[in-house]
Amino acid sequence: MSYESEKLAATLKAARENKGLSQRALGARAGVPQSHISKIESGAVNLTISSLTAIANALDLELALVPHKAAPAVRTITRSVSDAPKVTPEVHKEIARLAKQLEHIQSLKIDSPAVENLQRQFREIRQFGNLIRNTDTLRSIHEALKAVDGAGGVAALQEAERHMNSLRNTLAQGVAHEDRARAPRPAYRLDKDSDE
Amino acid sequence: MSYESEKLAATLKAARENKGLSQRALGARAGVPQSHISKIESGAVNLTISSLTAIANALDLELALVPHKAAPAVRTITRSVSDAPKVTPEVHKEIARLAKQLEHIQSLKIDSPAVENLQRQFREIRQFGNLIRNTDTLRSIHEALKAVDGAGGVAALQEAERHMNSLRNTLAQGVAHEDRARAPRPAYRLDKDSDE
DNA sequence: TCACATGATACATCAAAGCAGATCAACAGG
DNA sequence: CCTGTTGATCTGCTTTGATGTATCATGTGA
Repeated sequence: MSYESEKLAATLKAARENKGLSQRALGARAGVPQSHISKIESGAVNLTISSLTAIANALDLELALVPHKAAPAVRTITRSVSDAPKVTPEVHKEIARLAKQLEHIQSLKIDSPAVENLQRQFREIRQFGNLIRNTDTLRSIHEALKAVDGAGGVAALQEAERHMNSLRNTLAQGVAHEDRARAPRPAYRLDKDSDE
Repeated sequence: MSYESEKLAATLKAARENKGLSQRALGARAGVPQSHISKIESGAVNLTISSLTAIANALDLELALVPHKAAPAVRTITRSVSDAPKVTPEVHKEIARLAKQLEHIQSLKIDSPAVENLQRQFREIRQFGNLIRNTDTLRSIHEALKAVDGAGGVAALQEAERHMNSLRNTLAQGVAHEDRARAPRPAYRLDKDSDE
């Protein structure tokens, strides 16, 4: 509707896609029907803050009221945090395949903590999926997961876990690198005319 | 209702009182009935974004969705901007008297640009009312305004304007001082563990 | 004492948000 | 070709936000 809420809708949609979540997945997390999320993202509704915070939280976002004077600085910070390169379509596709495979594995009701671990690591990998450059590692993980389904059993499960863990660590290291490269070079000033 | 919205209500109320606005005054600015603002501040409703942005704008606040990761830094900035000393009750009272007197003068329909100027300057003074330490200057302005009502006429109007302008400049200088004292000494970092 | 502004509340009305469930076309994969 | 997932859209229904108006107790100033 208004300019503000259009920007809000765009922000939410971007954040969702950035996390590789479908509207249904987000809806499940936030406790909101998919149809509603669709309407929200198309700017067809004025949400209530309860809806907004629910969805925002599911997207690792936080609602804030910032003084007009501080708004530029806040924008700068937010941008610098979220200005990561986008997930490439290829990577996105591979991750989707992994998700499906994982879902399948979970449906097997294998009684092993490894299954949970896989899920958790997968979520973390997804978080930083934008750091992944080529899909080889993802493919090898996929192979490992398929082995679980076949003759592998629990042993293959742990093998897959190792693959996952390796990738996760690599990514985490990448993030740490980024932080080190960015943090010490300052900084954000309060001057009213620093931005916009 | 929820914790989040309670904090929101508190924020809005604090911001309003900080600006020395009554619920009715704020309502007029934001185009929202006083009764509704009361309900909002007591946390009895789940506002919609449109209401929230309307009120927030009237309070010089801006709605922002910040990544969880950046939230601490944002909080720090917001705090440092709005952590001005509170308006003392005495000053608040004097400002209220001035507001009333000004309203009265405006009702006289005197055809002079000085009236508008007074209004504008008064708004500015109110903005930085928290910088005012004693009420003497305010009282003298009040005297000048009463003179307008009495035998003074337009001449007294300009006299009042001079008083206003003087105070306004003093306050502006104070703000400039604050800026100079605060800005060059940096700064806000992005480290995740900088705060909270 | 009287007048006035404050914030809280009550009430009726209207519009719209929210939920639930279903359907649909488009697209990708097996 | 069949299947599953995606996002958009529709329907029905309930809840509730928002407005308008009015009242009330309280505190404060004239």
